[in-house]
Amino acid sequence: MTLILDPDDPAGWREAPTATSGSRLTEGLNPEQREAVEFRGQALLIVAGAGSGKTRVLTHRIASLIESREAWPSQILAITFTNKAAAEMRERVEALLGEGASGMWISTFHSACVRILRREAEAIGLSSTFTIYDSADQRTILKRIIKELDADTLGFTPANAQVKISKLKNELADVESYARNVNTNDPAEVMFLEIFRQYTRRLRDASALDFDDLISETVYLFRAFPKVASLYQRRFRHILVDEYQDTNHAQYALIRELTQPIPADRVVEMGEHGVNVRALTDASGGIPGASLTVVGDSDQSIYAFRGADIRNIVEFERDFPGAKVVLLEQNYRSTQNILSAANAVISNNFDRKEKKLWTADGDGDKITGYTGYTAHDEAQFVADEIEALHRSGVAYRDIAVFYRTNAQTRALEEIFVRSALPYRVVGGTKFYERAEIKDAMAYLIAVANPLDELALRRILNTPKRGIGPATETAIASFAEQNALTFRQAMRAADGLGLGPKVTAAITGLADLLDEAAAMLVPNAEAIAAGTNEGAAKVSDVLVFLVERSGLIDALRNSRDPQDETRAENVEELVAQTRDFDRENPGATLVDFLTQVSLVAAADELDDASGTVSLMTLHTAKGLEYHAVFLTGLEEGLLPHQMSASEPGGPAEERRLFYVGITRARKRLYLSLAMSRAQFGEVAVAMPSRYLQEIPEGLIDWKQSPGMATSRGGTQPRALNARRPGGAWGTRDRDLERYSVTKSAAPRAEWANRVTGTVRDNGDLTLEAGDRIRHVDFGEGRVTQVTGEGTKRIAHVSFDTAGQKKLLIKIAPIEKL
DNA sequence: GCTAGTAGGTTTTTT
DNA sequence: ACCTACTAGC
Repeated sequence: MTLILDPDDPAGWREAPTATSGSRLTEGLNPEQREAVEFRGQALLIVAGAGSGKTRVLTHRIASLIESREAWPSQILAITFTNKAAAEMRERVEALLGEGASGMWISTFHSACVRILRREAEAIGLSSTFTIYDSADQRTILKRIIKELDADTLGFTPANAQVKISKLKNELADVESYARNVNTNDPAEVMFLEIFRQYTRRLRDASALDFDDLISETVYLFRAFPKVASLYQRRFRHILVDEYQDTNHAQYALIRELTQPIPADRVVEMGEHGVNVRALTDASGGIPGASLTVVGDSDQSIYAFRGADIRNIVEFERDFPGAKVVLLEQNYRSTQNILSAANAVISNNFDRKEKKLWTADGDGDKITGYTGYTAHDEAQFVADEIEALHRSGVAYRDIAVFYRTNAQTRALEEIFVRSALPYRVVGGTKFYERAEIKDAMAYLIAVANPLDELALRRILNTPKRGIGPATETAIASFAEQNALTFRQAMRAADGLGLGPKVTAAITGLADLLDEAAAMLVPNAEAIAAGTNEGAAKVSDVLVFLVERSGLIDALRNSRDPQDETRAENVEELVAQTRDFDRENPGATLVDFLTQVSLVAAADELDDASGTVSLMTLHTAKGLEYHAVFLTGLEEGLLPHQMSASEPGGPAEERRLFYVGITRARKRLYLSLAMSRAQFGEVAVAMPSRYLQEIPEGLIDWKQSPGMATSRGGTQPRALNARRPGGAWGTRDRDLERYSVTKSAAPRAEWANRVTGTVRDNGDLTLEAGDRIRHVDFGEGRVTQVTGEGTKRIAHVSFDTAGQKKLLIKIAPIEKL
């Protein structure tokens, strides 16, 4: 067990606190913001509407605590949602204080927990070099377990087992507590218990933790070892948590543990062990709990699927008696038109505290709306508008395009490439998910954590060494029979009775890994001093591994043309480790692996890049742009089909829309398509129900849903017209109840009401050879007809407009 | 043990 | 439409 040596212990501070007023730090703040910066007490909840300057408040609050000498930097723990937000917050605090801001912990929940767990690993029987398993790793393991247990017969899949395990861990349930509550008469529950048990055992045997473990194991650590907890309780006197509405139960419990007071008897004991406690004790001799500041907005809670519990913020005042609540409603980001749209949309969620964003900066431009015929048409609109914005002086990096699902990037990317628009997909980065990168990483992991059987099995026959599944199983059972680890069994491959070639391949790999591990040992003085001096750099070890293992040569010499790209990717990974070594002198291999494991999508954002950013609505949280495009605003996409069956689903989808709207500073564009391809099939899409919640006067439709379909069809379908029993013609049984009751009475005075009719060509039949006329594309000849029923598509070669695919049922066409 | 071809599933969001 | 994972044949 390690004691934390705190170089910045306040007891060593001798000068009297200077009475510099905080005026510099509260200057230019509104009264509520100022109150949030200046409040001193155990608990503070800042209810911060979108764009209300909460980061400013948080950074000024931290700076004010430090400047007034109420706290040392090392006594601050600030939790943010992404590493990028953490880096930004650190920068801003440093800008306020100059030097003297170092020693603060500003990080994500996961990074902070890894830091604690690596330090205290021994206490809970874990190697300090434990591996962090991502969801692909989890699935690989669950797949093996389910296969071995034949659990698929009871409906278990790696995916659903993973979701279930994650949910349990977020609720701080472990195998034992689950076992106590299991219904032994239900074979599925009994089977799941076994899956959960084996999964837990395998991770433990490999000295690995999954994402959820990082939080829950830290909580267990603190609960099982109160003395360890007290070290952190003593250290962190001021804890600040951003995006509190998206914390789950485990994260809540972690915060509770960290803010517990330390009883007097333990303080005495800590003092005897050399921990400096004098300056911190209260009248009773104990150390009071740390002060807690949380910032959140329940209207922006969008991570319920990941266990985020909105109650954490709603019930904050109950959980922390005497808590002060500050409400920030003035918005400094967006125009009033954008805010009015956001307010109107979110007010349709019941069961929320009324909150209205406002700005003193004026109405601004209207929101621009557009309805495309297809996703490509929509994408073309986005591309054209971006070009127009760019011509008017808006930089590409100030423009973002949001969507609900990652699959929607395809059409956007195709058009952007064609339009030569510089763009970047944020979070779509599958770099570390590529097989060849995972292979190379597995070599590094196997070196850092020899217990990691998953990594070893991955590289066992990569590149091909003639070690097949049979041999792999032989090594595994040899290990089990002799109580060896997989790695030890590999070293002892001579005793397996395998062929000489295979045996040499196995021991050769084991030797290679041992040699790489030896490169990473620091020199003797460095070990004594706790530094990493003398250890090989990460990039050197990686180069050694990919060259000596033959991985890179196998790719370079392959006949498969794709392997050339794969080799380049591995070289790119090497380049990344070089960057890492340069930027983090003295950092270890484990540091590199941790950093790679914990990158968030938004971390990839490069503010200096001259590109348009494409990302999901989830990734967009916390960001802001001059111009924002919200695309795919269709039923089934937003709200997403899958959300309909979940309680609270449509309300959360509305919050997602709200988050998207409030990212825009000056210009907001809302777009959708009338038809969208899914699984290669084209389907008719309906406008999102949320669109009609925006008041009429706020949107300027360049092409409204009505216009896009009002080309002489026969079936009326105004944007907000109701057909009996169906809102917008969608599955009303899936709608939220209140939404259905609301829509029972059509509101003719409503907004963006667009009179018009849906184009419906009825049972118009076309076949190859037919001549047709299209409203936009003119005359052409049908070359081919594909699809069935309402999804029949005519492939048309137009005389002037070229090749097009048209949905026969709704396309504005007529047969000649 | 390796490779090529096919069948089947897939798209909700992520630390 | 695409990607993965299994199977048949070498």
